[in-house]
Amino acid sequence: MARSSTTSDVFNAVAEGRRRDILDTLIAGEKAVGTIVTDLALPQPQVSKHLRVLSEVGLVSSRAEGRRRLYRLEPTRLQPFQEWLAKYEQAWNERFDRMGDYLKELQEQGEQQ
Amino acid sequence: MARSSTTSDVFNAVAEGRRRDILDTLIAGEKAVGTIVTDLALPQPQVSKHLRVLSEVGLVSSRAEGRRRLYRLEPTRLQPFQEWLAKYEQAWNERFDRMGDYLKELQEQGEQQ
DNA sequence: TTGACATATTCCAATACAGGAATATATTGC
DNA sequence: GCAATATATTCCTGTATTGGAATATGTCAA
Repeated sequence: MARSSTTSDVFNAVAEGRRRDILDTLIAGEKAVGTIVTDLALPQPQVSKHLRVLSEVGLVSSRAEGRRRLYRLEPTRLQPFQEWLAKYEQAWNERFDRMGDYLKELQEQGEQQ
Repeated sequence: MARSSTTSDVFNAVAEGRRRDILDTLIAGEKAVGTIVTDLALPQPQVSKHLRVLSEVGLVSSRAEGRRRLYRLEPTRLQPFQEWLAKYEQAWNERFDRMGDYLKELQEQGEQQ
């Protein structure tokens, strides 16, 4: 069995570098597919396929404007990431706290001598 | 061509649910492989293989203690995530700002009537 | 309607991955 | 050295996924 479907998982959707590139370029604002294609210098079908995956996990939304299709970032869907990372910030901070304690110990030892 | 190697990319390493489970269980602190195996009820070889991937991207480190091997979280390696997400917080906030502006507009219109 | 433009989908091939089972590599105690 | 414990690696299989090329769908303009 391989990795679980990319369609249902925000983490998998973002794991692909090209998809992150697409999301990154959408930070600037709504863009048509063709604009993304030229900005990132990728083949159009690839961009459409990546947009499909991103769309299925809700990281982007689209609206039609004539024959163009404008895609927009949906940053609220990054919340699973935020939440997941938040759990680690604590461990991260404790790490620095311990380092601080250690430095303080060293300092106190130095003062005693 | 398939997905780019999971070994070299923190995003790919974390895309796998089981690996996130392992990281999660290591928040509590250093653990031996066997402890992870019983805690998560996973086959030992799978745990070892996932730990290898996590180790190769630096998300965990290990030290030998007798015949056991203790794995520890390296939360600083989550920095690429933090940084990547930070770019989107701006877009996120602007979104809420616009929503705030819109609500304010509605409110002002209501006051005029 | 026909042609041009914009985007999406389908088909194909190559590859990488997760999971399972079996096995290999320490390390300890007798 | 030998058994037992702890962990890592290898081999295998099924499957998901990406990229490429070709094609389909949709939309506008003349």
